[in-house]
Amino acid sequence: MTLVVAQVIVDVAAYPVDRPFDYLVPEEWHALIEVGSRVKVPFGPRNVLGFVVALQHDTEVPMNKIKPVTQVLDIEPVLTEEMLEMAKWLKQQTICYEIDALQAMLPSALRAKYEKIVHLCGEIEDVPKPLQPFFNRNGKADFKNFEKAGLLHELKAAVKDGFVTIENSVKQQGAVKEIRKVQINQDRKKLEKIESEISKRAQKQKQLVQWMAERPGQVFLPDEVCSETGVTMAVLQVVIEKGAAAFIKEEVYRDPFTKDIVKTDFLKLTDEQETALSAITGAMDAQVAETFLLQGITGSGKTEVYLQAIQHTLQEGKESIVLVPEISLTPQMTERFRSRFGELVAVMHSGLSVGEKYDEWRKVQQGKVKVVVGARSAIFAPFGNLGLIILDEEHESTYKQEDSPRYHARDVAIWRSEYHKCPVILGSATPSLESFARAKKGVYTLLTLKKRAMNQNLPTVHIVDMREELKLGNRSMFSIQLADAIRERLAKKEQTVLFLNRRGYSSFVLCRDCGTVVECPNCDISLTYHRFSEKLKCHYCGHEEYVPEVCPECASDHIRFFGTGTQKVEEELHKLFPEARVLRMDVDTTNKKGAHETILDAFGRGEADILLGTQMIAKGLDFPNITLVGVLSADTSLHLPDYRSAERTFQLLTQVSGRAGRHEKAGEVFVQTYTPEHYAIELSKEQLYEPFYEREMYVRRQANYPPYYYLALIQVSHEDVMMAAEYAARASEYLRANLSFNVSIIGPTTASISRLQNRYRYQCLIKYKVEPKLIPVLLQLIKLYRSEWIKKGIQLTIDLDPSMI
DNA sequence: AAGCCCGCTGAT
DNA sequence: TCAGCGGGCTTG
Repeated sequence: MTLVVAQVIVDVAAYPVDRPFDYLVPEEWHALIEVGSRVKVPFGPRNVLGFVVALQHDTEVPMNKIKPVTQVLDIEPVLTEEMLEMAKWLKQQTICYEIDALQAMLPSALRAKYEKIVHLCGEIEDVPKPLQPFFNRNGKADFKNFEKAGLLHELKAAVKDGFVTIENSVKQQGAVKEIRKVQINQDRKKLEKIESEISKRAQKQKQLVQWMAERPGQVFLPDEVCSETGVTMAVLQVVIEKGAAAFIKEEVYRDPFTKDIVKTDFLKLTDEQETALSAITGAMDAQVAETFLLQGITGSGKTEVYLQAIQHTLQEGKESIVLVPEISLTPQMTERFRSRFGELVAVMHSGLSVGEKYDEWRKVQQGKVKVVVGARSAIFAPFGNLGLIILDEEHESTYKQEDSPRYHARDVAIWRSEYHKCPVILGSATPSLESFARAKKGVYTLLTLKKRAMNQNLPTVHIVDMREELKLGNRSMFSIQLADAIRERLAKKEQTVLFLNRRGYSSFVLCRDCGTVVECPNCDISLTYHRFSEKLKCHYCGHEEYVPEVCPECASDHIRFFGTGTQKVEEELHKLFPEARVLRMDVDTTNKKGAHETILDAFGRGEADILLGTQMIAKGLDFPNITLVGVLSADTSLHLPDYRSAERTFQLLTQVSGRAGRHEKAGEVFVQTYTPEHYAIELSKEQLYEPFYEREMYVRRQANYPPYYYLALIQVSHEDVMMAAEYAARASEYLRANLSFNVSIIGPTTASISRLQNRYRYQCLIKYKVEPKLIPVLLQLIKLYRSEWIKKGIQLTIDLDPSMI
């Protein structure tokens, strides 16, 4: 008998167990188990899920210590060799647990749920009275119920006395969806025999079996059978019992698409597009891992280049991944891929249910699709023969995951491209400074599209100085110019998009007498006012409360909400243009699944004159009748305490302006601002990316920020301010002592959100150019202080290349 | 992470 | 003397 030993990474995220453990594979599983399989294994006193990362025929572990695998959960392994390698790289790159890296690559349906079940050993009468009502007929009870009832002591005693046992079990989520169908018996003679045995009184049954006899072996939905033959389910049931047919289960994919596919044809490329495409296909044919930065002004037809590049990979029999910032926000974009490649496309985004996500993932795994369009995590799509990876709107911050594993989709894309020897396209009208700098250095290949594809002119952008408006006595949110322009569109039956730049600036409640702003009791953040529910909400921890009637500090009743929410703008719009039909798109109106799509579709059909919204309308919106775009407050994202605020503002304004006049009709844009002279605003007027780049690079160089320097952020949190401050100082001290002298270490300082979920937060920022010691030193720091931190309740997180600081 | 063992404390 | 608890250790 051969010995088979599986090395397993267990589903426990903790430092001491962040390594493979050996398990024996019982003979019955020898044929089934593979590298990449999920397994159920005993781990200490528990049962946990694990991933097989290696199989071997020997082990260093003494035979009295090694335990067998309890179960193999998959017929096909869920992880590929590539994923296992990628996980090791991610672990090293982002300092995370290997298990976190592995889980990030799989749909959540494949993650385990754990439950504790209490089993009766003997008779229910043996168990102490108070525990008895919790057990069901099978002698089982849910551990949680005892916890809730405060009976843990009694339960523990019962375990000790041997009346009950506690089992830790791994529960899989209901993943594969099946439907019930009716399969008619293949044997015609049998059917005729059944028919002859049916009594004359059972007319319906006879009728049904006759119908079946004409269709031996065929499969129908139960409803189809009933409606075709005019019988009820009860009759069908009886006939099935007699053996004329059988219920079978068929695996189905949930269909997240509501619309039918309308096939579209390839568009003729411009010379610029043609040049870009041939560079990309050249890399594909030569099988080299080249990263292209495709910089094209808004409306220059980047998407068509993507589509034709994908067509090329399909012809070569290879697969493509397309990443978009947040796909549920851009149904138009996904529609373009689906309409070009039809059933070959899977879509993965956060708006899908757990089951739907799993189904899309399985289509990829089983090779049923060749193209994946999805948000950040789709970069892990389990393709085995990748030919192309595309990141659209490459500069977007949503490509960086904010919790462990803190990876950037761009880095994973480049890693996979090297693994598969295929090109990556980073596309944007306004590339991140990092990417553009790399393109200039020759690390990436720069491809530019300078002309709009349909030869339209760029929209005319007017910068409106709101200080002047104030001087003229206009205190409304709409400048005279913008209001006139809206009036004009209403008259011409053209559409307007109004954009409220609300980042870092939402409605809050303020007391006019003492100036108190109502804050979250758990976090140092002012609460956001939601008019619809009349509640104040903390969007960091989810705390909710009703709007106080009097000020909690001074008891004055002059307490009002402040700030410019979309609802307030909507009200003002109604006052100014009572006849205008307004659609509002913000957090409140898009809570429901598919709401984005519904609103955008309605606007596309011309059911409204004005679309009003926040950042979420900036992307992908492409309708021919939009000829006016208004940015109500360009500055709000400019004054955030973030070194990227100018870059973000420039990107946002360029992006939004690009929504106007994409088709035959010319577009016009009004940008309202209190700082018209700021370079981010001035240069966005004509989409002057390169001058902006030069200017912003100068600022970054002065302040030692990326792309000149890399950043690493260490955050320390504790319930007690002093503890948090003290340990942040200790961590900073350690880093200063151990990193090279040319690395600058800033801090400890309070984090930008100084208290979150009742924990005080301090941070330390590391700026470095080249520092090979960084990761080893950080690992050393963790290793040295880990146990002390755990004891004291300190939490420490490390974010290499943080997106927000 | 979480259960378990072992040693310490304190009341019997 | 032993229950009750907390820290440290182990998990294959």
